Amino acid sequence: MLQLTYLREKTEEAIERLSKKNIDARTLVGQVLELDALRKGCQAKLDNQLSRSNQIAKEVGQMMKEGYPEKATLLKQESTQLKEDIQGLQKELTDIEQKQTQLLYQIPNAPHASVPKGKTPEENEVVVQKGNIPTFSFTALPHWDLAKKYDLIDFELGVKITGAGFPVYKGKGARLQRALINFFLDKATAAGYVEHQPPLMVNEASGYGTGQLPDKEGQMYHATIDNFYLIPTAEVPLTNIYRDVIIKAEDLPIKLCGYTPCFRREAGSYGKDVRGLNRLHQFDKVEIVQFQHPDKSYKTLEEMVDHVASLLELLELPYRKLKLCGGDMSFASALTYDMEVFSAAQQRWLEVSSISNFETFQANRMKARFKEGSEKPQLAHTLNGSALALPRIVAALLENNQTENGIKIPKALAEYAGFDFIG
RNA sequence: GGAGAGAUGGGUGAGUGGCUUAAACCAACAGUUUGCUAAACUGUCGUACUCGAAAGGGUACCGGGGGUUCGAAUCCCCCUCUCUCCGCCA
Repeated sequence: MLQLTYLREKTEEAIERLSKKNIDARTLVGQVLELDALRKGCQAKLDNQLSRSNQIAKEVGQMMKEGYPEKATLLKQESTQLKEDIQGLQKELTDIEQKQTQLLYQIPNAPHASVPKGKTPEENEVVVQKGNIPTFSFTALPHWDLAKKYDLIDFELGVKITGAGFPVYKGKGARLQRALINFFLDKATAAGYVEHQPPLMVNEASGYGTGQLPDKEGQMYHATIDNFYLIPTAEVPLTNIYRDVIIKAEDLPIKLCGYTPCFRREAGSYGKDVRGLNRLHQFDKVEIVQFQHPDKSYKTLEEMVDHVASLLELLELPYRKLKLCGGDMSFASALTYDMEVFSAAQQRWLEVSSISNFETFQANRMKARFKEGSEKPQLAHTLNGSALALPRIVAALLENNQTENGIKIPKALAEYAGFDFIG
């Protein structure tokens, strides 16, 4: 959530920035600030009463010791009276705070100044496009046909065991998955990200920390008996490592990476986009996460994007880099780049990575802070990105590199896979 | 799953109703001393909200929530988590 001090001190700027997400935040922000004024007044009153109450308690102790029990009785009466006021004020205060938090939860992150205006994905800005889009002298097959033809992925078997969206990878298909995971992790590690294997289930507090809860509860699988959620991305457990932590400024940036399966219910998204590997309930992903000083976070975002681009180039996939417009950005993001690869048989661009700077939006919920020397702790900026999500990469690799009698594996990946051709 | 013990500041750990403004030690930071290092000594050493130009105040926080009391780290209730032993098990 946005910082209260920011809304208080730069109200107009905040409203202006939020307008890029096509929302009129004026009323909401106004209500928050109104409640803030109420809160202050209420707290001041309460603090005074508590102060008096503490004072009485001390005096009573003094009198008992010195042997004036009848004076003490008078004070006790005053204190008992005070207590009623205090309880009332306390209730009032928590009410105000709850209302305020509820409102703050409804306000999305304010887009960065460079975010293009727009409402639909069509209005995203194509920053660069690289690589050659392959053409074929034969009829190119979509990846689900290729997967079947070369016995790499069995979608129907997944349906039998679990349900739609849970494919079974077999033989060279499974090996390819393992190769990609190792390839991505090695590259991330070489770029300075420390590899982690986090839990695949998280508790409620972690869900709130990165913002999946309360809004996107329906998107996560929920193990109700223990109240754990299956992670929709490694971002959740990795970022929450620094929940309630004050980082030493000299330790910034903190760079983390991790491979995990990701679980998404994808409730309500059915249609032609979901064919094959395009949209799954379980998929593999390597995620990169950084905690950075606010002054450096946008430079860091570019570095992360460049890292992802370098992976796509090594995989020899045609890709483009998009800067998302305000309307297509996620609730929590201040600036997002999407990376898309072209899948030659489907003739579509597929999103394989989303890299975002959340500024202090997540850090504020999580209380992820850093401290320089003896200065006051301040909220860190958090960033994360996929580097990369596997299924659509596999789809593009299969489709783009197909020949009439097999699939070529790019050199960088062949080293990991142990084969350079699937026939 | 059964039985028991616990949860205190960055760490160890004292504290069974008011001398607690949470001791002491360690770590960290600054300084003194020193040819340098070490040691010693002195000082600083939590977070949030709030009042104040500042100096400096006020309030809350001892796992979380509730209760008893004029007053709770301390007593009572509930919850969560951790540890030990037993059982089960990859």
